[in-house]
Amino acid sequence: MPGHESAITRLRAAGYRMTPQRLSVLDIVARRSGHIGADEVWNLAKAQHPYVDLATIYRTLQLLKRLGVVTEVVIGNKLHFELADQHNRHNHMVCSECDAVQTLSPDYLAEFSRRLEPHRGREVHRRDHRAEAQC
Amino acid sequence: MPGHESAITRLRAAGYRMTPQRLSVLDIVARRSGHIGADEVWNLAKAQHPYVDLATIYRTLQLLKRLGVVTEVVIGNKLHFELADQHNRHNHMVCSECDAVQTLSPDYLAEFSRRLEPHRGREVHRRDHRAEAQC
DNA sequence: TTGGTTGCCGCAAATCACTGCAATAACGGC
DNA sequence: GCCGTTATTGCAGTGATTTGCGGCAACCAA
Repeated sequence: MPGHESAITRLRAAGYRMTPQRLSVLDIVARRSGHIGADEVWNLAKAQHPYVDLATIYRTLQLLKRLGVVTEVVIGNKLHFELADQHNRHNHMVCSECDAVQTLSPDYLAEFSRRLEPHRGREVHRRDHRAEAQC
Repeated sequence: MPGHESAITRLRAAGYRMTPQRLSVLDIVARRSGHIGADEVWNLAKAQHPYVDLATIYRTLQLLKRLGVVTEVVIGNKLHFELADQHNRHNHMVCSECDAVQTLSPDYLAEFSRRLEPHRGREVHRRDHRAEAQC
């Protein structure tokens, strides 16, 4: 429930309209403590608003991502989303076989990284550091 | 052309069979100095071998990725691949609007990272550090 | 409150990546 | 060089996500 107001304000400030569909998606993602898949958001949204289209869910999630309200997490070949929380930043570790997800605190990640140096190329077969920016 | 032999050796050593389709894909990716999309690999492969299926291209690229022969690069919502070159490691910067790609040397990335600290949340709106491992 | 503008939604279709299955062909053994 | 085993291919889907478009409705101004 908390966090809605600021997100709604941000949307309107950016010139976007507030619609029941968007409120639903925002509410669903905010209530969920962890990440949630687009399909699951859709199912929950339909309970509140029977004729929501899946495309609307995707568009809304992308919009919320652009506005920095939610964060996108790639799990296997599916997109998941969670409320962007500046006070509780973390990373995810995803199993490349079964897509199991583990949440990592930033501290843990640093420690993890140090410990894995000797094992490079063994269990850990990929580490990525990506930076994205607008031209 | 270089790099083929070692890759072929690696494939056979791992118990995989060498087929004309796989040779084509390997050859195409190796000849290309930068990254190349799956669809483009397919078009070039068809020129050499008219009845290659796109599914084969995808499977071969995934296989080569698993074996560490090629590297996967996500550009926009498409996958690109390039020859994995241990001697020339680099990262990519992708424009989130137009998908333009810029290659970054590791040194440049470190420098870039330092310089951008003050601008967090401005032009740069996402930085990711991912670690993937098997359970 | 009402009317006009324009952004948003639902629908349908496209795109990209992946998978199951039966037919085919690569490769080691003879 | 031929044969049998079995990995690999082509084909025909399926799943996830995105996009084009026409109608609808949120919102601002009066």
